[in-house]
This record gives sequence, C-alpha cells and structure tokens, in this order.
Amino acid sequence: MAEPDDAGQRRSYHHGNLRQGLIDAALPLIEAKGPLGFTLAEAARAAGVSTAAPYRHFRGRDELIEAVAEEGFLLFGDQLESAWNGGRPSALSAFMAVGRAYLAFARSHPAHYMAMFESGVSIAGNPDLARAADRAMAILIHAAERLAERLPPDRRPPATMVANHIWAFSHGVVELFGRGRPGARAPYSADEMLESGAVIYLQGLGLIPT
Amino acid sequence: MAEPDDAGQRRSYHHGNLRQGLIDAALPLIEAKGPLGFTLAEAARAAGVSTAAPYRHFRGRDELIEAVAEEGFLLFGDQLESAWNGGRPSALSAFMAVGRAYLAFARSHPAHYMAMFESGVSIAGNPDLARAADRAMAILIHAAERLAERLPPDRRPPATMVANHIWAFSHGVVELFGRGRPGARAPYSADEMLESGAVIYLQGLGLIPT
DNA sequence: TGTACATCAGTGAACGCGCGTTCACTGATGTAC
DNA sequence: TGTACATCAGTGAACGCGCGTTCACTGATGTAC
Repeated sequence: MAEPDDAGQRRSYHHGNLRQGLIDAALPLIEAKGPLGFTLAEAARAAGVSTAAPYRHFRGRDELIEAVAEEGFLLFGDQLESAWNGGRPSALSAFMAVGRAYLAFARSHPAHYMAMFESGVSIAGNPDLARAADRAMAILIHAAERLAERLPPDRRPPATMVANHIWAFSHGVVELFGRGRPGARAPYSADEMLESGAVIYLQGLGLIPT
Repeated sequence: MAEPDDAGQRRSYHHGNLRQGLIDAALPLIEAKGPLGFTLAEAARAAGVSTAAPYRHFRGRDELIEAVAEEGFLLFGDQLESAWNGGRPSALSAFMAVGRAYLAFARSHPAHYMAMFESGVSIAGNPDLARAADRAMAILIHAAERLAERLPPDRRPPATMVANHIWAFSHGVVELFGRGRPGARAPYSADEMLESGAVIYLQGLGLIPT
C-alpha cells in the first residue's frame, strides 16, 4: 500500500488507488469547467500522475465521467434514503424531506450532479451506472407509494408517475434556480420554489388540505 | 448581395450573411455533439468558409453559442405567444397549450434549446440575450396572471411563482424525458408527464375541480 | 453614367499549443517455494 | 524467513492531429463626385 511521505505530498511510484484519485481530481475540474470542459490530461496532472497513467483505469474521459456519475448516484441514493428515514415521522413529512434532500445534494455535490444529469452519459449503456440510478429512483418510487396509500384507492395515482413528477420538478428547480444559471434572476430561491411547488402539487393530489 | 451560382453551391468571395450562416451551421453540430462539443473551425467548414472567417463576426465559440441562444429565445417567445393566443378560448386551456408549446419547442429546436439552457452561457452577461429571455418569461408570467385572476383574491398565488413552477417543471420534463436522456426509461412519455403533472398542480391551485 | 477610392468581409498560410494515445521501460508488490 | 520471479501500475518520450488565433493579402461592394 502506498503511503504519503513525511510531507504528505510525495507518493511512491505506485499511486495506490489511482482510479479513485482520478475521480476525486475530476470533481473540482467538472465543477469549474463543466462535465465536458476538462481533459483527461488535466485530471491526470491534478492527481499527480503522468498523462498516460489514466489509461490503466479508464478507456477515456467518458469512462471517467461515468465513474463520477456512478459514485454520484450512490451518494444520491444514500442521502435520499436517509432523508426518507423509513417514512418517519409521517409519509408526508418524510416525502418533503426527500425533496429537500434532492436539492441539498445538487448543492453539496455539484460536480457529481453535473456528471449524472448534464454530461450526456448514457445511463442505460453502463450496467453499474444503471443499477446505481435505479436504486435512487426506487427510493423515490417507494416514498411515492407510501404516500399514495394514504388516499382512497379510487383516487390513488400511480406511484411511478408521482415519483417522476417530483423528480422532474426538482431537477428543473435545480437547473433553473439552484445555481447561478440562466433564469436565475427569479425573485424566489430554489428552496422556496421547491417547497411551494411541492405543496401545491400535493394539494392537487388531495394529500394536503387546501 | 451574394448569390448562389447555377449549382446553388458555390458562393461569391463574400458570403453575404456569414453571421447567420454560422448560426445555421452550428445547429446540427450542437444537436449532434452538444452545445460545447463542437469547434468554431467545424462551424466554419460547415458554413463553407475558412477557419479565420468567423472572427469577423464572433470573438469566439461562446459568442456564437450566445447568438444561437438568442435566436432560440426569440423563436421560443414566438411559439409560446402563439400558443397562448391571447388567452383564448379560455385562460385555462390556453395555459395548457403554452405548456405543450414549451415541450414542442424543445423537441423541434433541440439545438436552440441546448444553447439556451445547457450551454452554460450567462444570460445576464449579454443584454440582447437577457432581453430575449425576459420576453419569453414575460409571456409565461402574463399567462399565469390571467389564470390567477380566476381565483378569489385571498386564494390567489403570486403569478411569477406560478410561472416559475411551470417553467421548472417543464424544463425538468424536457431534460429527463424529452430526449434520449438519463432517466429516460420511465414508463411515461414526456407529453403524459407534462400534462398529468400540470393538471395535478392546477388542481392544487383550485383552478381545476378534483 | 462613369470613375476613383475607401471600406468591408473574405482568404490562406503560418504558428504555437495541448491533447489523445501508444510504446518500451521500470519500480513496487505479491506470491510460490 | 528469504529468495526468485511474475505481475502490476506507474513513467516519460514520442507522434500526429486539429484547434485557436493572427497576419498580410485581396476580391467585392458601396459611395462621392
């Protein structure tokens, strides 16, 4: 196992875990220049290795971005699941917490979020990635199911539809209001937008009294 | 004024309207490789001029992308306004038509849409662009106002909030379900998602009976 | 109407640069005995 | 426990390529008189 030396700077000839090192090095680059605005050579330099080294782990930049996206979906799933917290104290409040966790993830992990949703990677084309994404989606669907159960069967919407509505709305809020992006001159913060929109939507479902 | 010769192919020494020619040439490139995945040199070749020619019209690729985005916002505004149609036959049906027009625009003008929302251009940093974007937003806000008027004042939501909710939701639907993108394995089409989500939202506002 | 001339919008050649990618290599690690 | 050796994960040099950008130039257009 490689160890940093006294200065905590120099590494041994072998990096130890360059694959992860490149993912970590890519994050600030993605955040600064977008998921497609960096080069594999830059990532190699940032990780402190030669430009040839990444090829031992990735076929090219796209594979590195996919690895970042996969790590992102796993973290994303963790945070959603933790926010859901088994539906406690109530399905409704836990559901709102999941929405806030969505926004919080996009803010705290912008590079991961970009790799996941703005890099153009094909999720379906990478089984590991698809599995990680499915897991996150499954959490949302499960939450929507638990929520729908509170309605009488004849007024119960399909849970996957509700989950996708919320996902789309949350994503739109992140893209338009969550960062210093295009329509960002709106008079509402991303948090206000998400909260108020979700409340109106849940009222429409009859889950919150008007 | 330059004219195409008999073959409709060769041009005179002067292009005539290279600025527009470059915008037109960029569209298929953006659609194929993303708003940041093409080079100015490629656009020049596609427009049939030397790689130095674009510099007579744009300082660099970013300015070309901004020009595409501006054209996009103008077209976008036209289509939203046309769909709104003065709020006829009713504010509610016209509002839904605007939502459908949003989706239709993203589908029929994917390259413009990418330049507008996925290229990372700073709208605020370009006055022409900001004006074009504001006009499109104003149409949505106006429609939301007319819609809100139908509610009693004490239950009337702020129109800009409603407009931004709808914008965010529509954008999310486009990004996640509108093209062959990430979460695209959902069992619902983009049209179904938009329509069903908008109906539930408007029910939540009390504009549609449940 | 014709001519001279200024201006404009192109050309094409050139340059430096950094990236992607390959290659033979070598230092470090792990393992068989 | 020590040694030989296979394997692994790096290095560094090299290459071809295309891009961005600049430059002096030139053909076309517009206009003053």
